[in-house]
Amino acid sequence: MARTPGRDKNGMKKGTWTPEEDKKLKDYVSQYGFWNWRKLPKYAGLSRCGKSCRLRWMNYLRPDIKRGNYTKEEEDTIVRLQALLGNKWSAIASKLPGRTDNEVKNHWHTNLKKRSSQNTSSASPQEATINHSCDHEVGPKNISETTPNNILDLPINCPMTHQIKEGFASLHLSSSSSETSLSTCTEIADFSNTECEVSHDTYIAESSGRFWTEPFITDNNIESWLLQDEWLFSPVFLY
DNA sequence: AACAATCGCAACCGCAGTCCC
DNA sequence: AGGGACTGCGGTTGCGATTGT
Repeated sequence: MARTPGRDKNGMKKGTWTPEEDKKLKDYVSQYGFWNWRKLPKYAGLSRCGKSCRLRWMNYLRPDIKRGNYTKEEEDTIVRLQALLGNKWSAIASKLPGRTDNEVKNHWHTNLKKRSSQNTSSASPQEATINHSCDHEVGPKNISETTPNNILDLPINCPMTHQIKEGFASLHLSSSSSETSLSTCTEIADFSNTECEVSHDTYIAESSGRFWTEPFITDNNIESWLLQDEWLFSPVFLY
């Protein structure tokens, strides 16, 4: 389970954290917050690198971490989002309050991956297509090649259509920082004909990398809808 | 009971993105 | 503009615990 303690080339301690170290880190962060992970260990009296401190805090010491068994709902959410997003563990974890990306990733590899692959093998051709497309690519490189055409054909007057399109555009943008991709994406996700009016600036802002790290979409109804089976297996995904 | 194989998960590593000077 | 510092992410590893033989 744990790693044997050791020292790296800078003399920083490695391996399993002791209860004393945990207490030091927890006490320090509780009192001062994490203003600079690199400098924090020095002030907290820890002989650890900042990266190790950050990881320990994020994955273990944070007060809002939920530990213990996963519920059926949580597991279903992971499976669905993994099929939808690929191995974007932090994005998936952000949809599971109290769960960390590391924990989600571990749970996937140890439990859900097998289940998912079994489902894939017994799934309908359409479902298999979805899983297959996600197994081999973390994120599409070119939206024009991989964006499901049908998603752009969502009903214009659907209140969610615009934000769903934005979500897709953002997803693709976040996997590429080139201006070419931005222009391509903006071009494809052209909402000028929609009834849901939004300024270009708003669109650009929403298209930043924040999409997957901040609450999915501000409207909770949309988020819950996206997490429903109907969304994953609706016609817009069956391409 | 003893050993081997497998599992579960904390922690590490390297890379990419962002920020700041 | 570009280069260094810092942060965050995803893949991988190491090792104790558990299960099987």
